[in-house]
Amino acid sequence: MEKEELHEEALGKLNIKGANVSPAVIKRLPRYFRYLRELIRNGRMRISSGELSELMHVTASQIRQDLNCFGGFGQQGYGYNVNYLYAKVCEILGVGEGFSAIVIGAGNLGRALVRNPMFEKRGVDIVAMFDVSPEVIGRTVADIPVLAMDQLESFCRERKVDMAVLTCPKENALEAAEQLVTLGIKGIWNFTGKELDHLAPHTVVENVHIGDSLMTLCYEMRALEEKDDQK
Amino acid sequence: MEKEELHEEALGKLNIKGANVSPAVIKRLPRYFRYLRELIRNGRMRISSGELSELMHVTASQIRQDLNCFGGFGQQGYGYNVNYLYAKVCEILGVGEGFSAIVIGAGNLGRALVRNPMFEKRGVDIVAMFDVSPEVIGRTVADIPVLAMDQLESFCRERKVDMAVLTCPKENALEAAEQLVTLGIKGIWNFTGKELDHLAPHTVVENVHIGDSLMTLCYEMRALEEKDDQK
DNA sequence: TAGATTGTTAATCGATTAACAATC
DNA sequence: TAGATTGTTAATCGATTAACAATC
Repeated sequence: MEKEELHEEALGKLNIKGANVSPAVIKRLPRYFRYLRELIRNGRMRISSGELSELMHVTASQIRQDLNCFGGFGQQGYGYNVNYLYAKVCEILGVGEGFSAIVIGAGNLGRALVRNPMFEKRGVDIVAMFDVSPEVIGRTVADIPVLAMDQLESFCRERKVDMAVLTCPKENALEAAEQLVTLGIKGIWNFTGKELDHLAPHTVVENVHIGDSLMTLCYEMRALEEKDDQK
Repeated sequence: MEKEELHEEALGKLNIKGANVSPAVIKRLPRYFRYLRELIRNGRMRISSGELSELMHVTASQIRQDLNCFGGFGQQGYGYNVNYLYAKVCEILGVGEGFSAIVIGAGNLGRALVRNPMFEKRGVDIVAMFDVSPEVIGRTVADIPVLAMDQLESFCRERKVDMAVLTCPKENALEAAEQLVTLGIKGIWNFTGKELDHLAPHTVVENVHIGDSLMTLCYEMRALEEKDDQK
């Protein structure tokens, strides 16, 4: 089939290697992932940048520009094949790379994260949790065993662990992170608030400051109030 | 004191009203809040934009530019008074406005959020949780009572509730949000993944897609891998 | 006063949008 | 073929950085 050929060809184009993709584009990719997943769930087979732009409230130009950073996934006069585009976006984002993860800290946040379907949906496999508290060590959370921090080293040496989700107290974050880097972990999802960037050249750190989002909301609420008061 | 006078004067300048503050600046404000809080904890009294820029890994120019959106909080030749600047940033961000909040959904996420010191630190007071499950209704989480969704309306009519934290299943998000808007809630912190923006002109929505951050990390991990493989 | 550092304007850089030729 | 829609270049817009005069 003609279509298949086009897709076969485009497959080679996937251009992340030297890719000079701007941070702004990268930040938008997960959003494409979500919308495309939804379109598939609704049985949608094809979509144009114009239609998708209405759905996502962005310009069609931006969508075409963004996707073209990674290769020509569409077809003139036709638009985009939803399944194919979704597959491509998954590929770009590393869904299905089979990343494995451990969670450091089995407190409220750690336990809530482990129970969240988010990891499964994105192909990240949580294999263990670690904590120092005897109260939780030996228990399981959503079928994930909670091990002692002492066991971290031997565990990581025996199994391939790609990622660590850091939810321990801020005070212990640096020590834990340094150990993780030594053990060859490639990515740290950092919820501790401790600055860990530039820790090591071969470890990526993604910081989550959930409170920042709460503050942005408070700011907007204030701004709205003030706007309303004025009138 | 001379210093006090300056500050008194500057107080009037706080310029959020008509303020045309760009989204980029607003997104950075919580970060200033965090660093200033830390500086105060360390007993720091004054700081220059140059020093702060080293600490935060941004340019001094950006710091001065950002802060000047809201007024002149510094002093030539001296820098910024840490306590005063912190107070100003708090004021801008609505910390200490005394916002009250309810949490819709007492699942894993809702319970983890309620137990997080984040709300207290930012002056947001959680007054109740709501759920439909008889298993949790009547219980308390971190001293916050879990009420039935049936009670939402009467509760909001009796008490001032400014904000709702939406952690219920995606399917119930729209209905809940519409009810909240009707009850006069001014801000929705939306964890459901359901699009709720443009719901109402007098309600602000802040969306949290925690999974997007996970995907960004996966992307960066892949990108790093590929870079390393190349060499 | 001299030195330091802000507030602010101007220059640069990057990201978004518009436009259109290429092509399915 | 004609219509539709992409890929891509050029124009616009916004955000960041540099520079410096104002001033503490």
